[in-house]
Amino acid sequence: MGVSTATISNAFNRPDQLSAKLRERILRDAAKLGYHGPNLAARTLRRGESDVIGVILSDSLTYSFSDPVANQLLQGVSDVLVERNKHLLLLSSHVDSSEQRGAESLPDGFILYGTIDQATFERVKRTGKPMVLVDFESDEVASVNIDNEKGAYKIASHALAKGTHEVAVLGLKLIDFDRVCRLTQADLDIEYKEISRSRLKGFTRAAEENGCSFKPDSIWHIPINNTTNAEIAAREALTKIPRPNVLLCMSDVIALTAIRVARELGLSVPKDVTITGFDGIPESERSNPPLSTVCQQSIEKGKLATKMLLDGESREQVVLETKLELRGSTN
Amino acid sequence: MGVSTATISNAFNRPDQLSAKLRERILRDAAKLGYHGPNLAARTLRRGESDVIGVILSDSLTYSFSDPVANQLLQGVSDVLVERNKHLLLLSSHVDSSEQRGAESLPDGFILYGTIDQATFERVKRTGKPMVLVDFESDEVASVNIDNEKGAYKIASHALAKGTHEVAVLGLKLIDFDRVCRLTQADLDIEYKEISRSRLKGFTRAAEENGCSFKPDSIWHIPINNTTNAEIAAREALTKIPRPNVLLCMSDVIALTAIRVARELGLSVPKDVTITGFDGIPESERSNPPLSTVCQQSIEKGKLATKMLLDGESREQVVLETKLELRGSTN
DNA sequence: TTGTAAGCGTTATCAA
DNA sequence: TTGATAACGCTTACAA
Repeated sequence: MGVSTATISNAFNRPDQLSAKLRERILRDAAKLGYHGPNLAARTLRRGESDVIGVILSDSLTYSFSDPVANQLLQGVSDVLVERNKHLLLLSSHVDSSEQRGAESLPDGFILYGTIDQATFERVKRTGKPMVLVDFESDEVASVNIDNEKGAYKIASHALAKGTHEVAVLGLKLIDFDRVCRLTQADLDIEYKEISRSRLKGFTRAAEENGCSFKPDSIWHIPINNTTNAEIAAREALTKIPRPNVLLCMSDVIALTAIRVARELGLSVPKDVTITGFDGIPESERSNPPLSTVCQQSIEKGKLATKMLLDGESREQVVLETKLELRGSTN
Repeated sequence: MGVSTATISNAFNRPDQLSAKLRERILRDAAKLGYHGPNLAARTLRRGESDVIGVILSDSLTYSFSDPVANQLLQGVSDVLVERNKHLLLLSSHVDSSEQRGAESLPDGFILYGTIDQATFERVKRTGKPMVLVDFESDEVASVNIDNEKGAYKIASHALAKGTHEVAVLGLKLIDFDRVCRLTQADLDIEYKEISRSRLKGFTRAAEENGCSFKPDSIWHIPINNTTNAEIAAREALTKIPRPNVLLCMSDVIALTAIRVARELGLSVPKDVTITGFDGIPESERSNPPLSTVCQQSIEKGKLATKMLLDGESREQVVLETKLELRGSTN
């Protein structure tokens, strides 16, 4: 009552600009009037800063919430955001772009996770706001990645170290097709920009070095990283003749499903078939037998990407080390 | 070029207000100029509507992303939001309230999930915006809940149906204490407003009806629904003398951990010990043995709450049916 | 069919 | 230490 809007603004944002007594009175009166402090929309409009960070997921939101790897990333992201008093707006590149545009104007910066389609990527880039890519790369844009080829090579080398092997690969997003299927040589000749292709390279190199290379028809394409799809592929692979005794999987979800299917088929892991994963999700430690896998520290990835974004290191391209976690599903 | 701001606004929002030709020209020129469509902050300020829905989680964001039940709820929520072209702002009631205030001014409505602290609840209520509670109730506010007492009663009745039993309960958030511990009678005399108390009532009633009631020192309190805490409690319970042959768990995460601990201790499930869960998370189907549990359809809960919010049914208090899923961990 | 102008709630600047 | 004022970018009556 009887103070200007400017003074009220100062009461909320710059305590040093007015007497403690007046500030207190204003805050008390505001509470009484049911005023909840500055309106974010107006404040953003005026300041050009919203304190909101947008995370753009390459998959649909609904799917992402069901994916343990995405969840770990988001854990890391939100950890840092909360610490820095920023808010989290979740977006998906799957959404109709005209609707998305509006939402993309709000955040102060973006984290883009996964293989983002060109249109979305360009659109976000044109906002001119800082951004950090995760599991995705582009010149001149900051990013956090792992060395997928190397990680895949390491675990495959371990699995194929001794003896002769019949190898099958349960691959994730290897081609642009929405059903589970095996590959052909033609599929592999088409370039496809997914990290899974790097993982395949690592598997292939390890196999060649160990004298047990595999043909395209021993490689399964799984379009979505969920149990349903993994189960179809695992069942096909494990009933194939000759039956593979090494199953190289491109995700832990796939590998855990494969372990279960193997048990259902009466196969012993790792005696009859060795199974490897990729990701290092929490569940991989707890399966029976526990899963040998490549840990990619998704939580750390989320934290690091968020820190890079907030600290304005918008040029660095970080490649994180993976860690081999050898457990009961191999050997 | 040579058109007014109003016409541009119409080009984006009301195609029928101008000629198709002009509209097209405007859109094309806008793209060329790097204009990305209406700014959300400004639009919100003017329209009083942001198309953003806030989900306020009772636990920290970081924890919520690791919790399968919360993830299922968020799946349901985002499913409907995407369908209706709304955006998702994730908030936590754990955050410093002065920071939260600003963010809470943006959304058009709220979904509050879990046992929200009084201060946050009152603050959100005072915004006057529509809200729907999930797993939480309050007079005059729309909510979606399940009948926890009944669900717990049903599964406990099944587990305790035949024979005599030594029962232990692995409970979730039964008292206000941040470590795993057993309860005392005094603990139970203090009122505590968590849904877990209803589940305990259901367990107790079923036990009494089957002549195998249990004492407070057979009830474990687990403060956070994660594997680490569950493992501590499960180990204590399964090594207690006399050893329980029925373990009633208040979440699937706890029960799945208990199954694993039982195996590590050389106990056979369900022969040596019967174990029941609560929630119906996807993993419960895939454990070995599969878990008998109470399905609460979290995805549906999320969908329903979101629809109620968006359709303005801000009065209804819905109680959803739970479904008993009897699998290999009992009988 | 198109343009003009007011106002949404803030905050930064400047003057009192 | 406080107050007046303009501007942030948009939408919507209303006027042309």
